[in-house]
Amino acid sequence: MSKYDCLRLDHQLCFPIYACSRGIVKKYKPFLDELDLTYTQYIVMMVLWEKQECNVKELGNALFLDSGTLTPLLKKMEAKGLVSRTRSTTDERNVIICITEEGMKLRDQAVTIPAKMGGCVDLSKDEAKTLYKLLYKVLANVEK
Amino acid sequence: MSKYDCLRLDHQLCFPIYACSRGIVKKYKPFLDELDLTYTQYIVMMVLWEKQECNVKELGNALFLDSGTLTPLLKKMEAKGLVSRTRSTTDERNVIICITEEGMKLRDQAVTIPAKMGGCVDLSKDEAKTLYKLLYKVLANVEK
DNA sequence: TATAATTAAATTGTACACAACTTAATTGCA
DNA sequence: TGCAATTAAGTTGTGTACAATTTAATTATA
Repeated sequence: MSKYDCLRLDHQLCFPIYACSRGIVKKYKPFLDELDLTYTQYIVMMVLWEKQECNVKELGNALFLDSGTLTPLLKKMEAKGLVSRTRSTTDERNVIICITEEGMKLRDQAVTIPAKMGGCVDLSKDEAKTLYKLLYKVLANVEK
Repeated sequence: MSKYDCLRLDHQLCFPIYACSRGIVKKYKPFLDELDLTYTQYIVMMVLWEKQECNVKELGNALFLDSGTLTPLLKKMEAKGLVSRTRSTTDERNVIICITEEGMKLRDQAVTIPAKMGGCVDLSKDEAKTLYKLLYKVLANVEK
């Protein structure tokens, strides 16, 4: 029992979150490689598969990412033919990201990924639900 | 209810882990800025405050990081006077990272950080313990 | 005991993240 | 209405991450 115990790695909550995050993203890699997507590109696609279009700001709000990350990412995705980027005519500050047909097609390939990943993470339904709730609680506290 | 529901962002476990990780690291920033440490440098220091010295491989095992990340990081920390880097004489493949007196001194400043961060994350003792256990369970599954 | 296999770091190249700043468009208010 | 404040993207610079490869040292074995 030392006054430095609070600085032990195994007394942190942040460290396993950080390590899990990287570990899980690494597990996604082989599955996402088949779609030629990175993890960040994949979560952008998730938003667009649902909404078909939204501006950079909305995308950033959904993913907790800013334009410094999204702008270069979206340019790459545009180059790959997954999305289009168009200035809004009603408010020229906004850039509207629109999923292409090509991008929409990827959805059918992606649909098998969550089950494969579920196998990697390997928690019971109850454990997954508990973890989910706690993470969103932390996220709410941290993002406010 | 669509067959694409599994691709919704709010049906993922990975996304809140990823978002939490980035959100928490961002919360650390003002505290770590006072010590002139990044988050990754901070967790390296955590290992060294405990062990005083270890090689790059051991550090990587503890933090789930490889030499591609650690080598440049450790060179920066050496330049700041926090650690020394020495080839082992018994096995010249190993580089031994040793915390300096300067680095050891930082521990007294760092000791207040965990409590401050606890306030940000703001979970009950039970919630924190549950979250901790589930994260290490996921981590074990993901890293094997 | 030479050499093949393994191991530990380092290097190279790519892809985020994000702070801080810039630019251009829109809003709000004196 | 005109200008200050705000807002949305984009840009710049720094710092991780990590895959893939290279280099050098050690170990194992034919």
